[in-house]
Amino acid sequence: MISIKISVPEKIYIRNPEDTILGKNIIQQSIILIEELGFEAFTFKKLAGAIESTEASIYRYFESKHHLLVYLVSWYWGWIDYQIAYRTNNIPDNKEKIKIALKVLVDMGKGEMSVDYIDERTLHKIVIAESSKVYHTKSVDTENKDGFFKTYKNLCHTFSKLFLAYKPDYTFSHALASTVLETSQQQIYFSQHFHSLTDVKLGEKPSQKIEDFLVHLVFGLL
Amino acid sequence: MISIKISVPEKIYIRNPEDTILGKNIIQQSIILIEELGFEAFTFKKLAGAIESTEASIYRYFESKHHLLVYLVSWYWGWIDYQIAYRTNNIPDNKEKIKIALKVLVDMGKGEMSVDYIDERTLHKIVIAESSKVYHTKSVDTENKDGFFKTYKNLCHTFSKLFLAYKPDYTFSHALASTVLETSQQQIYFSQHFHSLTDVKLGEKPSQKIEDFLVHLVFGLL
DNA sequence: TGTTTTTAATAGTAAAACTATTTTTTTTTT
DNA sequence: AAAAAAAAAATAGTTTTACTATTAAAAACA
Repeated sequence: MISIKISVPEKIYIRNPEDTILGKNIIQQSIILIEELGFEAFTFKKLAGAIESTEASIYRYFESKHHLLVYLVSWYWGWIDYQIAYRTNNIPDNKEKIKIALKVLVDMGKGEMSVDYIDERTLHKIVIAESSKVYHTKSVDTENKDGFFKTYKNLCHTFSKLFLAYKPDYTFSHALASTVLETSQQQIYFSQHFHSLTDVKLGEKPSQKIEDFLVHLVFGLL
Repeated sequence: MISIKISVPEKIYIRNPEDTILGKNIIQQSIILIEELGFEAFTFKKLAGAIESTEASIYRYFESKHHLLVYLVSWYWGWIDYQIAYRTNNIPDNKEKIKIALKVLVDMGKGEMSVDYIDERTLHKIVIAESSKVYHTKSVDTENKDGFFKTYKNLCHTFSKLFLAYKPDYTFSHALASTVLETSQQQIYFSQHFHSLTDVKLGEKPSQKIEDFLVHLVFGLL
């Protein structure tokens, strides 16, 4: 059995949750609870109740629930980046590589689970619904300096490189990469809540339509 | 002197802040305070202090600070929609119309103020930094039914129509419209906080580069 | 002018966010 | 294996935020 370890920037946590059973419980249950309650209604007290521990114990791992969310989302982007590297490996065609990468973004909600105590499907839902809160704070710049958004920026760089490999002289590779990342989440969210803001027709499979739009977006511009 | 009134969906507020001096004070000062403190640190208590009133009085206008943010952002989208209608009026060329609309999105942070008690420039900053929080909640669907996001959806529809006027058989007009709206905000935010996620070079004017990217995005796809 | 209605302030409560301190458990040393 | 040291987790708080029931003041109306 192989065990994949996604590394998350150190300053995000006080104590690495991967190192202890309690830590892993915190991660596992927080994913379930945040998805269930939404980030605003989620509290360390409720989480403590769910894992039969205490609020104060959770605070020894994460400074605040915001830091915990940053951890989860960072882990997710690291995971996506790894998935793209894995699935595009040995594919010679650059266009095909990009298509695979886009598919990973949209389809993560369906994949089989791979890391024992992390439910990637539920985590995907959290990312769709809550991830923008990770960097929309007054402390962005400090947190950015501390490397809080490193895995997201890495993933953006991965896309940027894929675009440049396909079309070396493209001038907007970074802007397109970040746009693709954000648009993929956003269109999934919109298809679930604001039907009129997407072009997913009744009866159509949203994920397929969104993938089509992303392909159209990327290859229409490159 | 002309007075423009942007109408905001009724269910957002308990009492229309436009109707009283206290209400207008709430709006005016909340814009300043939210921009200054960020939405998380902003409280009705602090706002009450700033306008020399009380928390309870503010609660007679808005059910929660979330509702107040929804009000501000809704007003902003209504205002942008009006600005686009105004500035594209009598322009015969459809391509030119779209370009004007995109310019409005990016340049709102610079315009002169027009509504006495609302500072549009500061409000623009709030929209860039906080607007995604408006619909990323567990209550999206209920609030959507109550019309909370009407002005945003209207604006999206405005763009969609502009795209279809330019290219009647385009299949992704709604998805492109929502993508353009979100991307414009997102790229402004990224240019301010995550330089590496955009292609704004050192010394370049961010707003011009972002406008260029949006034009490239729209006309590369249409 | 007196009555009704609206508006705002007082004075709270409940829950969330966070922390100092103690207790328990684990690890290390002898 | 027992004692000492270190680390982890629980107890029991405090402070702040979000929100509300009730009262007082002001405005509108008959």
